[in-house]
Parts: sequence; C-alpha cells; structure tokens
Amino acid sequence: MAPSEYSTTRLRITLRDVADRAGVHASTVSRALNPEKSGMVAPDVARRVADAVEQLGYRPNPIASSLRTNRTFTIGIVIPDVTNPLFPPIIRGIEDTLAPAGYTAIIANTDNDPDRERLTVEHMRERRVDGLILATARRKDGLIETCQRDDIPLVLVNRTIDGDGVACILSDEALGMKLVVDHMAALGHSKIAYVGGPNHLSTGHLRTKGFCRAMRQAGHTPDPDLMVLAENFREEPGRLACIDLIARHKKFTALIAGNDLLALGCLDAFAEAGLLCPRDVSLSGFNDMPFLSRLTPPLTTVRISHYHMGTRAAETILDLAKQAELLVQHFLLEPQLIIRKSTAPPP
Amino acid sequence: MAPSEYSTTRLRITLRDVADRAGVHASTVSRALNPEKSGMVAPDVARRVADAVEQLGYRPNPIASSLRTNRTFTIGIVIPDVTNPLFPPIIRGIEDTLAPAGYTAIIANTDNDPDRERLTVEHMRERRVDGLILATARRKDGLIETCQRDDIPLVLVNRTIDGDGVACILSDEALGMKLVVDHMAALGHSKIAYVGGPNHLSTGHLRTKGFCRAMRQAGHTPDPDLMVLAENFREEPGRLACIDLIARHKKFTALIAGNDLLALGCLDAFAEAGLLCPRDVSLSGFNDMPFLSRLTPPLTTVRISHYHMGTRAAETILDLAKQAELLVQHFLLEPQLIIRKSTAPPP
DNA sequence: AAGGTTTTCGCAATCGATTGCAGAATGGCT
DNA sequence: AGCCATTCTGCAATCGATTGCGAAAACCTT
Repeated sequence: MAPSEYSTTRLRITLRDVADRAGVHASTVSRALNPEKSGMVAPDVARRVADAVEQLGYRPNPIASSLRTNRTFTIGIVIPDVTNPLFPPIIRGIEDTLAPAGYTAIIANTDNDPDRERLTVEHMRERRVDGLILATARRKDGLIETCQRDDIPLVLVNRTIDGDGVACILSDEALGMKLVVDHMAALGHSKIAYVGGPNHLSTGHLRTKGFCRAMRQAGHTPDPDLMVLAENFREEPGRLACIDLIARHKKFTALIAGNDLLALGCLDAFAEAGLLCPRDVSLSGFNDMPFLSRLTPPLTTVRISHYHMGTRAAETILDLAKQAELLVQHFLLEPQLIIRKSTAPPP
Repeated sequence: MAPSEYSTTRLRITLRDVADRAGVHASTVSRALNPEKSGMVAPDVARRVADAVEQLGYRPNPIASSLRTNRTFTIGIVIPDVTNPLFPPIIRGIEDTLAPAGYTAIIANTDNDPDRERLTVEHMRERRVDGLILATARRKDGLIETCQRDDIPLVLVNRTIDGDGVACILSDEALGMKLVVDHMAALGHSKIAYVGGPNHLSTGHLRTKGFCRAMRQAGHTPDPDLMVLAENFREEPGRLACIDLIARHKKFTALIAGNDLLALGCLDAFAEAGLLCPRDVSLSGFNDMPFLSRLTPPLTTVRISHYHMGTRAAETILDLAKQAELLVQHFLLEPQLIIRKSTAPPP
C-alpha cells in the first residue's frame, strides 16, 4: 500500500527508538522531553533528542506515562443530563479551558440518581481521573464527603453542599432573586407568588431563601400561601405546582419561578386557567436558557453565565490537581436580569 | 452492602495482593478474572480468587491493563459544538449505550474548524481510543480518509462523506424532505421556496437534493429563483438567506428550511418584511429541536430521533471495536413529520 | 502399567515511560 | 596539581496487569 511514512500507527515509535536515534539512553530522552527536568540535560543533547523526535514523529504514550506517574491528565465531569440546556454551556466552558492545558474531560450523566452518581464516580476514580467536577451535589451528599476524605481534587459547579469545605462555582442566587423581586416590585407588584425548586438542592434552597429575603427587603412579607415548591426543576412539576397555587384562590399578580422550565410549566397552567401573561399575571424565570426570547411572551429571566461557570470550574480543578493543598475557593458569579415581555405592571 | 469506610483505599490493592491472599500467582488471578480465560483455572481456585477479591475490595487498574493490551475501553466523540441542541441527545444516546458495555466516552468540540478536528482526532488517537464517532464529517474529508487508512474503528453520525466506505448512522433526509414537501403540497402550496444549508455538508446536500426530487414527484418543478443556500445551519445566515429570497420579489406561499435554526432566522426575516406566518407564508423546519412547540407559531418540522442515532452509533462502534473486519454498515433512521401551526393553506 | 493427553498453574518477559541512585565528566578552587 | 562540587548521563527498578511458554499434576488410553 501507500508508504504512509508518516502514518501514525504502522509501528509505534517509542521513547527507546528516539533514544537510539539520538544516541542516548531512554531516560535522557524522557528528561529532555519533560520541561521540568530539561535543565538536567545538556543543550546539545537536548537538541539531538528534539531532532530525533522530529524525524521519527515520536508521540509519547500517555498510558505508559500514567501508569508510572499516576496522573492521567483527565478530569471527570458528572452532570444530571446533557440534554438539560443548562449543562452544555458549562461543559463547553470546561472543555475550552481543559483542552489547552492538555487535559481531557470524561462526562457522565446520572439523571439525579444517587446510585448512578456513586457508580460513575467510582468508575472515574478507577480510571484515575486527576479531578472531579460535579454538577450533581445535593445539600447533604455522602458521596462528596467520601471524595473529600480521600483527597480527590473536587469542584462543585452550579450546585453546592451545606457547609463550605469544598471548592464551588456558583451563581449568586440571592442576588439573582433580589433582581427579580425588585423588578417586580418596581413594576408595582406586591402580591408576588413563588414556584420554586426542591429544597434539597442548593439552587432551590438558596433561591427560595433569596426570594423571601428580597421580599422583606422590598417591604413585603412573603406569603406562605403564595409559595409552592415543585418536585424538581422541570416543566411538568412546574405546571402542577402552579395549578396547586391557582387552586388556592389567593390573589397574586406576579409569579416568580425558580427556573425557566418551571416557568414554562407555569405558562401552561396559566393557559389552562385562562390567565394571560403578562396581562393578568407577570412571570419570570431563571437561568436564561436558549430561545426564551422567542417564546410568547418572551420570558423575563435571570441570566447566568454558565459558560463562565465552566471555565472557572476548570481553572479551579486544574489548580487543585497541580497543587494539592490550596485553600478552598468559593466563586460567586454575578447574575444579570434580562427583562423581556413577560413582566408588566399589575392589571 | 458494606459501608465504604474500607473501600476507599489509602493504598491501592493490586493483583499481586489478591494473589498473595489467595495463595496463587498473579497470572492465575488475572486469568481467573478474565471471563474469556476463566476456563483455564480450576473451579476451587477461581473461588478462592473471587473471595480474595471480595475481601480486599480489589479493583483492577485499567491503565496498567491498557498498557499491556493496547485497549482502553474508551471511545472518542467529535462534534462541532455541544451547545447546538442537536448534539446533546446524540451524546446521551451514545453514553447510555457505551456505559453498560464498560466503555467511557471522551468528547471534544471543534466548532467546525478542520484544524481543530485534525488536532482532536490526533489527540484522541494518542490517547489510544478504541474507536471514534465523528459528527463532523464534510462530504470530502481528508481526516476521515486518514483514519480509514489507519484502520481506526470509525462511525459517522448525522453527517457522512461522499462514497460509502465508512459506517454511518443517518436520518433519511430524502424521506424527511418528501414528508415536508408533500405536506405543503397537500395544503395547496405550489410556489414553495427553500432555504437550505451549505452544500459541502451531507445534510445540506441531501436535503436540497431531496427537496428538488420531492418537488418533482409532487408535480412541481423546483424553481432556482426560490432556492437559496445559507452559509451555515444557524439563525443569522438563515435570516440573511431569507432576506435575499424576499428581495427577489418572486412570489412564494411556503418556505421549507433546511433545519430549525434556519427556520428561526427566516421567521425573523418575515417579521422584518411584515410577513405573518402562517397567514402570509407557511414555514417548516427540520430536526425538531426542543421547545419548538412553544414558539409563535409552533413550528412544523421533521423529527429525527437523535437519541436513537446515538445509541445506534455506539452499538456500531462497539461491534467494530470488538471485531475489526465487519462489513460496513449504513443506517438510515426514519424521520417523522411533526405538524404544528406554522403551516396552513395558502392565502 | 506405561505412555500420551489434557488441565492447571507459575515463571518471567512485556507494554512504554519515569526516576532514585550512582558513576563519569566537567569545572572551580586553593 | 590536587581535591571537591557540579553537571550530566546511564542503569535498573518500577508502575500493574497480561500472556507465551514450559512444567507439574491429573486424567485417559490400551
């Protein structure tokens, strides 16, 4: 067949081949190629090695290297579901940061199933990942405690656990809620309802707390009768929660949802109840997922830079992987209110 | 199950530890643990080994194994961009199939940049992936030829190259287009415009060809003046193409877009031109990306089971990875017309 | 019972790179 | 010139599992 002299695979070129070509020992080649130790080899030898590498088209075998050094240049990412529009930008941010550093990501979906989380983390640890980025944290999370105890470099993203022993990259949920509440208040709303996510997730918990607090700061008292928590952050539970809310027959002119999907569910519930948004009731979401501006009405929401969240998480895990004992960092990204057409003055 | 207080190994348990515990040689343990060779070891020894494994909580080191066997149980996935809603379901399908088989996926985004594609594929090959799933194929693609020449197990997904030397999982684009065209025709449209994707991608090419063919089959001749190809499959090029189309002042009552994002762009162009959909012009998309049903108007489109595409691709790559010489398989998934409110009889 | 199979298992090499240690070469100093 | 301190390089062990080969043991034959 074609000579394919440059074909990468016909026969693999090893460190020893390079060593022979350069007339030195393999260990010398290894050192010459390792930036941290290249000072240990004479310049002319380094040159010869570099030439040999070039001529032979040598590429190191990362597996052999990993076996010896116990480092894989691999980071595990655990998320509930890629299919949730929240996560792709995070993933993208992570990979865009990891790749230039020579790291590769391995991703797994767990569908919020604790068993699968445990299994995937175990699996990743068996594969000797250099660090873990988890977007699956529950407020009380045994799995994370285990990882901490075992000194696995660990970064939480989007969600966090109670306490502050773990590095995490979060959006400032309290601020986000305050932006929304203040916006509603500024429009003249005072009877503001809330459909939130589950309390066992930090996002749900913090947003709910943030809502209450912002309400009080705005001079209103959050009314328990106007607050309901959905089972999870998706559309159908949002719809159900909203129906529940409406059935209470307690008047509200605005509804703040814990995230965009919940808001979509609420929109459905409005439609079923003959309520028009924003004429009868204003509605806001949270996250600013894609294409929200194309809805009817375009949804007012809080934008979180998930991409940035990903890059920050990756930077942090890289730091951690390089230098084990770093002080635990918590990052709060600043969210931004995106005002569209789903919010208006009360009727 | 036992609490994980022991399981998290301060010091790793190796094959040799198990061997010592079981009173046999490491090679025997290796064989006992390898299903394909477990016939080579006596039942009672196998039992002792299994017990030792259990008691010590031994987990094999896949890196050491990979070094020796040259198999990594890893599959590389190359896509343009996770952030494009097309890909998450594909990825999900792939992972859901790979994981039970003990394989893990590594994913990389290339933003349709050929250089980055080459780089990432090289990188993945250096990491010794057992196979590659590419969603980045161009109709003429040197990179893929290289992979073929080097006998890398390879599956193309969603897109393909010209010719048929590579396994690929595709949607039946011609059929999809026929469904749309027939739908428009059945509504009474005859002046049907087309805004397609670029010709150098198989999806763009096949859909355009499919459009023309379906038009003729429906008794209409595709009018070149009513066809324009966008630079890529995104919104802005779709909008631009549609503006171009409108500027030609040639009457059309329906517009078929090459994918949903193009359709969204067209919707923008309609708005700018004061055209109302579907009153003035019917519009259809392609792919059925999420939340299309919530648009105004809800978009008629062609649903492709991207998840299924992913599972099929993963199954194929697993076959290929196990058994090098398999006959090349082409899979055509059957698309489905989703009729919503953006299509109606002509004015 | 003798010779021949078949099972079952251990030995040791191997995958490819990394690294502690020691020796050789070089340089600097009095 | 003589001695010590540096530099540089090679040797060989190591990471943890896999596997070809050969030997011992067990099982059949006739």
